[in-house]
Amino acid sequence: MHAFNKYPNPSVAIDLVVFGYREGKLNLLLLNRKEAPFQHSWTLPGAFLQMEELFQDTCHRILRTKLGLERFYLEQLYSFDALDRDPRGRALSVSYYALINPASYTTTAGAMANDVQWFPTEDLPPLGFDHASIVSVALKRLRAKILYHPVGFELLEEAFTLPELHQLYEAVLGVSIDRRNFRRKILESGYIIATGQKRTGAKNRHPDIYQFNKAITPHQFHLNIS
Amino acid sequence: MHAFNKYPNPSVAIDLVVFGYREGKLNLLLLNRKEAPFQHSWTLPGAFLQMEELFQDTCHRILRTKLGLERFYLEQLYSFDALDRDPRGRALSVSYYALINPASYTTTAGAMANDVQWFPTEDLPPLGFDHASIVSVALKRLRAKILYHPVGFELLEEAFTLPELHQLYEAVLGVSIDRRNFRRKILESGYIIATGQKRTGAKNRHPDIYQFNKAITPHQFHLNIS
DNA sequence: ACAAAAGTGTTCTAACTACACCCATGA
DNA sequence: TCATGGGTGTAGTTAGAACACTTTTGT
Repeated sequence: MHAFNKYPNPSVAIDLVVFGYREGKLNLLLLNRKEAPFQHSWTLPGAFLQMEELFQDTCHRILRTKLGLERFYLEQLYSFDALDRDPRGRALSVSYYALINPASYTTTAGAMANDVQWFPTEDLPPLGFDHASIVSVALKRLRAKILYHPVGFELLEEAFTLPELHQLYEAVLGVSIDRRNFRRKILESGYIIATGQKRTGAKNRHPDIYQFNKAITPHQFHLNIS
Repeated sequence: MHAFNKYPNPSVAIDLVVFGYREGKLNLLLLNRKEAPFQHSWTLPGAFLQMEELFQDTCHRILRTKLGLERFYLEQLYSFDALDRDPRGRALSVSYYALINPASYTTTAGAMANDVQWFPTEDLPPLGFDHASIVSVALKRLRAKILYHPVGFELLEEAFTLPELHQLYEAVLGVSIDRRNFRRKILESGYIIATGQKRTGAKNRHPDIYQFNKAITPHQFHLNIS
């Protein structure tokens, strides 16, 4: 038995589709590349997998460097293998997607580097590499996932109102959802609990504030969209 | 811009979870290793990704070599990255799962090599590497997938009866499903069409023979299991 | 005629859909 | 008091769950 790493192997990039919810829209975090290839183009933040690094370690390294972010929802998306996806040579991409709340870090230390920027998903610039297709897979996955698993909360602050969650779902799915049916469905799932407080400040009725119910045993719920 | 493949990179294995339906049970194709590591242990069939090879090419290479199989349903499963998953050194695994009909090839040329064997999924031997966890992910994926997409047909012959399909679903999902509701649901989906012929030979009523409806536009159907 | 498995229909129940009014707040 | 958006309930419809008898075939 001998080590086999002397044989040439493809490089392995980890690329991150970072979703954030801002101003009522689903946004994507993009990086403006300083070096070739695709210099001055927008791309997904990414890095090469180091020899003794786990995928998730690389993800954390990327987001810590670019955003000072330590905690976020992270899930493996897909692995891409086109031969020409990187002009420098054969490079696979193991892509992940992350859900973060932009508001929770912009004020903290290690804030966003000036080469990264949020873009609404419906108005993205041309992307370098094969990143447009990675984004396309990620959007499809997120839209499928949010119907069955409580991931929407990851995009909001810890305390949120039902109208906020409702608007988030409409923005992510790109459809309108009946307020009353949405409310009933979400509340019946047990995934959120009322805090008894209300969000004040608006000049109209103050909505109730809810929190994600961390104590709940994971289960699927069905949010059927007609 | 320069090639970066001079830096050391992890090896990339492609591992295949090959499902086949035999004797009323969901089976898995396993390979008995001739060399270390895990000599004489059962493992998933796999190979190292070559420098200019697509994932799917590697999958086809593996199944052509081991089974003489050319056509099969194939879908990427997940990528595994544990540092110690291969004792020879850092090796990622990009795993795929395949659905095949065992009956369609055993009689053909290039038949099954003598180091591969079918095992019922509920009675698997200990597996080398981290392959037990790959299998676990694959089973979960198949069970989720079969409820919404017409992949069950990939495991059967081109012509099949509804009782056969019914039994397949019960075997894959490990639950019993009401015959009448199952039949109605499948027929309403439009995914199968009656050929007008009947499967003869049994000493009881001869069931109708159906085929997968290739002309149908892809859509999801819901097979709800209580 | 009998045993064995295939084919078929209906009732009950639960879930989803559609929809309109009242309430709280700040200006 | 008015404008704005938040909170609530119900009737109608659809889909799923549960369930039993008749039909075909070979022996």
